[in-house]
Amino acid sequence: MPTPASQTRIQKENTARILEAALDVFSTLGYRGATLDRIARGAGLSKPNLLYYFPSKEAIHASLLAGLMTNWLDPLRRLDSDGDPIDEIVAYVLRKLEMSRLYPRESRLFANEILQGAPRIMDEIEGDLRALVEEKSALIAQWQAAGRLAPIEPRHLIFSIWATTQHYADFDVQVRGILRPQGDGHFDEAADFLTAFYRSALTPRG
Amino acid sequence: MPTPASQTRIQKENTARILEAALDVFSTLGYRGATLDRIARGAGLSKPNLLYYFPSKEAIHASLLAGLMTNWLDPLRRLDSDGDPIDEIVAYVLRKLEMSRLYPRESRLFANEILQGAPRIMDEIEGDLRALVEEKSALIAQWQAAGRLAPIEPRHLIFSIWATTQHYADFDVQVRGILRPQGDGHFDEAADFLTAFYRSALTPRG
DNA sequence: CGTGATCCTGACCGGTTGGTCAAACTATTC
DNA sequence: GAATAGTTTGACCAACCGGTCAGGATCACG
Repeated sequence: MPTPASQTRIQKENTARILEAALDVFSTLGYRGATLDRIARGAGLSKPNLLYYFPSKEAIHASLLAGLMTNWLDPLRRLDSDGDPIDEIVAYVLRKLEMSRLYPRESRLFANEILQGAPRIMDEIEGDLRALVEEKSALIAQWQAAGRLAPIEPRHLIFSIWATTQHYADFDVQVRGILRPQGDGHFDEAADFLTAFYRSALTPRG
Repeated sequence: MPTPASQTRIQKENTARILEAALDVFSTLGYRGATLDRIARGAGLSKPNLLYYFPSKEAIHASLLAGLMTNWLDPLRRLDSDGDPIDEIVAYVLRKLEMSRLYPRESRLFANEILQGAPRIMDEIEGDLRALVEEKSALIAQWQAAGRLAPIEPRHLIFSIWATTQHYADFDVQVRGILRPQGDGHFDEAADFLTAFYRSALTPRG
């Protein structure tokens, strides 16, 4: 892969199509379940042609994960110390839920990776992610010390937000199977539920 | 596989060792990532010998999933209409968390299966599981109608309980990576957090 | 002890997988 | 319209996969 600056038109098109197809395949079959043939077919290319743009299966996977981490942390990064604590956290929850609705494949790719021990992203988890969680946990603790938020362990609160929102992407099949015969309306339901739920849990008691 | 009654000593030992090793491998590598060689090595058997006890890879996997579903639903099944609503739900949360602590591999096996579209357990999901959720949701709605529980969509409440508790098994690596350098103490922390969290969210406001 | 049932193994097989390569084809540039 | 750089392909390969099989080792029991 040449540097972005020197990419030709065809290179831009084809790498994009490959990554798109690879996201489909990796997110539903997992790393080992995915095959180059399937990705190539999905991208409308031959297998050798695919390997002209990426040196290996591993490289495609790594490229997807690298592009993922930045966007994934963004909703938490936007938690604003100047806003109302409960509104801020509820807004964060809804941003995260929206990510599950719009980018379920990315969520599943991430889940697959963590499930298998996060061999390829452990560094990011123990680096950027950990630092961001530490920073925002301190902010939440600050809000709690001021009595503006129920005193609940901040890091586990963040875990619960990840869990509840990503659940609608990662366990989509199960959710649909149980909520059947509804359509996609369950994301709106989930938004209402999570708003009420977190608002109720976080509001301090007199 | 003979029926349990006619199983010899060696059959009992070896099928148990195979299922134990298979659980390890399937839960961390997924169905396609798992290989018979790895399972056989983990069980201390040769590959042909493994296939003497199970007719195929598929059969081992199916056997694991079949044994799983029964236990998996048990904590919810024990939700008691006679108890105090909030105590009952919190107790359910803690039972589920305990499952994540004691049986993380089973949780990951299940998660892997759902992530990949639940091709082999869709029937159970749309059958037993769906029926049980429907039954318990009705109970929760009843409690809410009596004003003993905050009015929060029951089925999504159940989803949130699954999500938050299973998170500590399925995303264990991530949780540890962020909470480092703690040991296993995070399960006790999680129990405290979830108790306070659900108690706060579910208690009706005056 | 013997004998039949159970258990185990090395060698093997067809299919699939990630990846290579030389050669042919196409786009861009002067 | 060459010459060059960039793109695509069919044929191929070694490694690995799930699974088979004939025969040998071991066990349980009369």
